[in-house]
Amino acid sequence: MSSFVSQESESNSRSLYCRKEKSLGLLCSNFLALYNHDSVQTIGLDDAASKLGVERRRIYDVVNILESIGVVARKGKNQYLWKGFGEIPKTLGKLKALDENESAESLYVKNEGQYNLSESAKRSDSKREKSLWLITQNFVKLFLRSDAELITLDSAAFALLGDVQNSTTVRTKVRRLYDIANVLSSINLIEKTHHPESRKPAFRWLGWGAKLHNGSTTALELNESKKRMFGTEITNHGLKRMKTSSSVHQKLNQKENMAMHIKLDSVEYEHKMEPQSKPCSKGFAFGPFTPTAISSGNKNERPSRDWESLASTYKPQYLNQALSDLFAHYIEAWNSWYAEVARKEEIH
DNA sequence: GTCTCCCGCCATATC
DNA sequence: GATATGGCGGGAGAC
Repeated sequence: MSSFVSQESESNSRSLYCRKEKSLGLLCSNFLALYNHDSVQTIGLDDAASKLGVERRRIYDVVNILESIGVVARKGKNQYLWKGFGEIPKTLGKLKALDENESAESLYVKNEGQYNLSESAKRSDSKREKSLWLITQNFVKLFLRSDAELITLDSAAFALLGDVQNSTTVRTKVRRLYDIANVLSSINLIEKTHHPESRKPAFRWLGWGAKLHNGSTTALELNESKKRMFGTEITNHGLKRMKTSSSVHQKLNQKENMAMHIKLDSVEYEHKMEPQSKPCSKGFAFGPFTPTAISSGNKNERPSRDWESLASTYKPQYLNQALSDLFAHYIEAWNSWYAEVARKEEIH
């Protein structure tokens, strides 16, 4: 015990904080890996926070965004219902229908401008207008309504803000859009790319059930199958940005990185198995946090079987029981999926 | 430099 | 009054 503490403090002064390990998109992936099961009905926020090793505040961000597309629904204090990915097409359909039937940008804008609401109602209304939930829905509506293939976050911010456009407000809105885009990217509803002319970062709508540009599928298929189960890294709890991480933490990340590579490799494998509907996109990234080692095409192909042996010989020894359980789950899912692929290979 | 977006403060809502 | 929720923007890592 004492050696662990000293090891940690010693390492704290050596290793570096890694921002990517704490991203909202990654947290979302882990959240989904944890709860995307038939057996899951309710989600406790405290449970999620402790199992994923993050603060409650971050869980609110993820859950609010997922709620806006129907994946979860608020049940009560601290409790959410798991609705599943099957809800996404329904929600998108509703959003589209709402859009077609009501040209208004948002009911809330209409309320503020035209109706005499109580001050309290106005405050509540204004707050809701700025909520991640509504911003996400409006962001999605931009894609559903627009013919534009690519949307930059700047343009989205301007579109969502309407007349109110001072630099601070735009900056704040863009910050929120980054958060939302990362979560939506992590479930492959959109993908990050660059505008061909301006080279500015932009997002492309992938939709639900569509093929990705690298030939793999969107999260619908990935999540409905066990392939999706391979989680990525667990974000760190209570680790200040300026603080360095512990050696234990470093080791943990190495191990979790492996799990992430297994997951990504499984996507790549699927890519080989299926005929491509579209040519590979050079700029494709598997979510916003693709490791550079992951190829966008067929280069650097790693035999998937290597991962099997790695996974089977690998003995994660997390100090955190929840992480240990989560990793064990990944391994189990991997084995199950690999057996499935092996069967397919035999048939061929 | 600029872009990206984590982090946690603190206002507000709810219990 | 306590606790839950989540908007917000500072500021630091990534590029």
